[in-house]
Amino acid sequence: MFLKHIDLIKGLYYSKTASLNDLSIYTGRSIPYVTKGIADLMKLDIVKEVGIRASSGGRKPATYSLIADTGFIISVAMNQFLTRIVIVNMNNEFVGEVQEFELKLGDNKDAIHSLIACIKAVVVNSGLAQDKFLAIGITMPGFIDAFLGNNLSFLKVPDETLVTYIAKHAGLPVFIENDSTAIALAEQKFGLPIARNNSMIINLGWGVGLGMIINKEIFKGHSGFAGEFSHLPLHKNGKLCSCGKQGCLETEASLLAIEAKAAEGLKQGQVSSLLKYDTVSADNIIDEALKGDAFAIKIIAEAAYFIGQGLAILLHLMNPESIILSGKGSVIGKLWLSPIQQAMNEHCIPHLTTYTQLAVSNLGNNAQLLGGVTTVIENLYKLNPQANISEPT
Amino acid sequence: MFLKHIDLIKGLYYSKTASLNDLSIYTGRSIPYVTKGIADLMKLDIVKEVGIRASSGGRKPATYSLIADTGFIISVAMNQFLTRIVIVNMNNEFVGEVQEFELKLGDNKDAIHSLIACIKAVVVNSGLAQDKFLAIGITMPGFIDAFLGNNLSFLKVPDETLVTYIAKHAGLPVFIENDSTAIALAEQKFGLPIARNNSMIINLGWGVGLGMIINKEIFKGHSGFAGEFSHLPLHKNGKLCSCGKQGCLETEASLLAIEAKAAEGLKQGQVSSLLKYDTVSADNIIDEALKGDAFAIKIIAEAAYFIGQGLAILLHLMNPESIILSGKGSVIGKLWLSPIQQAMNEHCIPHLTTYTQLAVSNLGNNAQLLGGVTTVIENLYKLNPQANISEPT
DNA sequence: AAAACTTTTTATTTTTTTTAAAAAGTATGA
DNA sequence: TCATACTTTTTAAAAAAAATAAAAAGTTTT
Repeated sequence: MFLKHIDLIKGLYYSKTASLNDLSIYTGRSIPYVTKGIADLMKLDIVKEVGIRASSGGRKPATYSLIADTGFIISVAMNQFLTRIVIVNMNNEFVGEVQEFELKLGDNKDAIHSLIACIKAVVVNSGLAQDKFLAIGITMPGFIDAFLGNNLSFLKVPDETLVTYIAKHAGLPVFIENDSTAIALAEQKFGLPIARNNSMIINLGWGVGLGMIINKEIFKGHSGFAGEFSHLPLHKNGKLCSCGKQGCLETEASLLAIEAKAAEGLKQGQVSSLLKYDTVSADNIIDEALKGDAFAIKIIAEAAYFIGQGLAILLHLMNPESIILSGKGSVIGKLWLSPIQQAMNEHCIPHLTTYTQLAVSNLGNNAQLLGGVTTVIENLYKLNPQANISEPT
Repeated sequence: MFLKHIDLIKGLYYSKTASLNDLSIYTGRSIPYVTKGIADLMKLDIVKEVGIRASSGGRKPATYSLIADTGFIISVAMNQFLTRIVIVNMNNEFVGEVQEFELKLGDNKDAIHSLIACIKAVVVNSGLAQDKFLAIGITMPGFIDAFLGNNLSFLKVPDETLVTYIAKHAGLPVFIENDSTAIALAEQKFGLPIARNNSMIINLGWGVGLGMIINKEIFKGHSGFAGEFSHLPLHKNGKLCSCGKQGCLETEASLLAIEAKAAEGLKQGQVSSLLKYDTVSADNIIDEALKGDAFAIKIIAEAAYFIGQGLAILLHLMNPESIILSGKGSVIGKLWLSPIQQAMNEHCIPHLTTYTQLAVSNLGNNAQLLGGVTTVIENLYKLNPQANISEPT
């Protein structure tokens, strides 16, 4: 019964506050239908009226919101080295601080148990009753089968799916999604308006991920592998990539490639404030670049130029409304922006670039966490089979 | 009233013969709704019952078809040098022969009037009454604004759109579409089943066109320029392309590039049956390659390899169900197939190629003509504003 | 050859949308 | 300033479409 009229709940969640008319447009259903649905949800104390909104002429509409503490979602954003967890309420507000846990994904047999322990700790420390939590949304790198709930690259468990395993131990429903896909979802729902319809979302991180929004929907391809931007065969540098091929974009443009280039440059006697570190990490390079170190800026710009070259190809094929730079690397967005734009201009048919906007995300480092929440919201209809739902087609 | 229940007419047109159940699935509407609609159309003598179909167990369904001579569509397929026109009935059968007219598109002020004269001649020679024709579907190269009905590259007319101009002179409604997009439409509706949902349709011709089918729909991008496969910046050969950039795929892989390479090779003393021609045309090369000439086969294979390299990129990004080789060049499909497959295997992450089928179209040289018909069928709802229609969303 | 199972068609009920009307505002101008 | 014209939102009544149930017409199994 909590899950009656999922589409209305989704609409309210993403817009925070909406009128009956807004919801009718969002859901594509008639005003009377929406009116009845909201009345039901108000009786159930899931939705409340929050006041009257200004109008451009005409009767002022009543507006509605979800009641914040009806339910909570746990979002778990993992990368190769760090796992971040936060609790989010029904108004999409973080409840308490984002908790960070060092957790190595690769080559770590204990990763799955560490992860479960982290989640349990967050639940217990929150002081909230277990039945107040709706579900857990986990976002992480790797080839992910979101439908079955498995990650083909990391956190393998025997005899059952990753999702059922974690759900069993945490006592809550679990949904997983690829990190780049999750970031694209977050950008679509909470990011810039130009990211809503046809947008390419770049996840600048240890690799270069891509999430595609085509005709207002995430596009994953026929078998779920679309958006392999990182492994576009663009270079003839002979460098071996983790995928087994040579010359992938990743070998020149990822944070890993940047680390390698920095080490090489310093060995060859480059003057740089990076010399003060024993071993140079990507975070060091980012820090020093932000402080203005010329060498750090130069190698970041180089990588950005290669990303721009890849984006030129994307532009020719997809003609998107926008390209959004998001993910971990978006914090240095301004450093990437101009070399990327430069490369795009050089390698594109002129009028293509004029129709596509290149922008840095406004979600900062929270995109992946918001993507985990979005993953749960999008799967809400799976939580209660008796719910009054129209499954997505 | 002829145009009542457009969606049912479309379903019958594309499937030729269908049961009520088939149509219910095709239109996404309920059986009672479809039942009533078909009854209406039968009263109007647009649809007839054509018999009972076998069943795998259970009552045998009645099947229905459009009545072939209720209406006719004129399909006009243009390329740079040749215009082909055919009349098609409501059972998607060609009425009479395909008529060919030499008509240069580029640098020809008189092209528009020649085109209108050709269309008029076909109408008159058919002996059919003018009011039996539904519309004209014109497919041609260039940047086409199908919504406004203009071609930004060819056949410009002052003060009005191309579509209204031709419609005025021919006395029939006109719809235009880009040739590669039209071919993609034809492959989706009449081609191999694997081309229906997520497919990349390559138009091998004077350029290398691409039509994308994503989630069962033609995808044209945010401003209609998606699918610029021909101008992917993949080569560092310094060759200037018609688009103004250097190193586009087209400079190595189009029929024009093949012509140039053949001339160059012959000048350098290559032994080949091509030597018997004064000037070597693409058609000559295709002919001799089909007859087994080693040199002709070699330069075609070279171009094919470059196309395969481009397709590898497409595969990484789109992960389609299939790639279909169509258009003029598909008649030598088998010659392209293996070098293209080879290049794809070399440049793709292994498991990507295993999920995508590469195939040659089964529509031969008719794809573009069928695409013109499809363009009309898809725009049928625009013909009669009073019709009982639900416009596509 | 009857029973069990499928698939299609018809009839009935329920749901949802469409249309129309009413309510609640804003802007305008005599 | 206050009636008039115009908007937008909300409520009510009518019409359309879908979902459900039942019947009809077959096929397959035992």
